[in-house]
Amino acid sequence: MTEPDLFAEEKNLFNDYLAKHRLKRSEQREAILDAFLASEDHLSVEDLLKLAQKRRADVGRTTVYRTLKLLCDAGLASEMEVGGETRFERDYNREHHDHLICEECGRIIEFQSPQIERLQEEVATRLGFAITRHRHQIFGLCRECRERVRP
Amino acid sequence: MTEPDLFAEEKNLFNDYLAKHRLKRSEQREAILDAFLASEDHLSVEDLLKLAQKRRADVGRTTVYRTLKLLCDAGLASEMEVGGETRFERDYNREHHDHLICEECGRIIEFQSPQIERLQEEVATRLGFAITRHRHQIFGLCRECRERVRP
DNA sequence: GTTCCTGCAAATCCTTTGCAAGTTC
DNA sequence: GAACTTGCAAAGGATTTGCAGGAAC
Repeated sequence: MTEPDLFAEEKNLFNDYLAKHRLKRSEQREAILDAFLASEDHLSVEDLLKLAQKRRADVGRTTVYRTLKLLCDAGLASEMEVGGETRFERDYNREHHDHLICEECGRIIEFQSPQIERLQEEVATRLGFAITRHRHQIFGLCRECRERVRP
Repeated sequence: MTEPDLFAEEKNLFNDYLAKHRLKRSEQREAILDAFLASEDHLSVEDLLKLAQKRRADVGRTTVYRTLKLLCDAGLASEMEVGGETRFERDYNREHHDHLICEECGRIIEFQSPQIERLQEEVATRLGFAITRHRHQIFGLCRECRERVRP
């Protein structure tokens, strides 16, 4: 279950973060980070809890919540909210993107559109608004679900 | 506190909705609808509860929740989620729009951009995705807050 | 009179916090 | 050994649900 150090960079970043804030390393934090990095998904706390527990059975939900907060702070994770619950995705060395969300299967597809980003800026400027972040989610049916429903 | 029938159309629509679903009219529902229609804001349940109670002191929170569900269903209201709580705005005879949200004062500004809408469609089409709805929220500082912070 | 509404209190869901025991440095 | 972590259980906020009494049709 231990990855060859594909994620050495991220792990170092986290250790640096801990050191800088006089926080301590722990087996639980390591298990959670490993599980998080190994997944390509947009994970809920519950998802990540289960994944981390495969690595170390005694990881608790509270620690997952707390560790995710650290990961976000350290720039390794970012959170998004979908259907009333928070999900987390990797955010280190990743470009900004937004999401298409399938209402049938729950799949989350990422997209990028520099043009939309630019138009957003224009809208904001016109209204005297200074953007700090945004959230753009498109809901609907993904290709697979469309074909399944109406083949 | 009773409006001249500025909102006769909406009220009729709601009464028709109730009739069609064999539901009953009530003073509470009327007070909630009146309060809702008279406001131009993006109201939280708590906001609307207070406004409705000015019209009829015995309106309860539960009834506000339940009535808002009916209003959404009837096409009179639409909901949006901001900072973990749901807010409601009027949705009858209103054009689609998205929101700029000031992180300083909480103000919500509406915007429309047919160009962004079109680009969204293009993105979705390219990925085989059929859009049913979307949510586009831009966070930052509104003009007033910018000037106040750094005049 | 039947069916629907109402408010309350209890329950639910996701998340945070207090705390005593265990770890890390 | 001082400072930080942990998991549990309790608390928190927003929303929903069960229910007995009250209103509408």
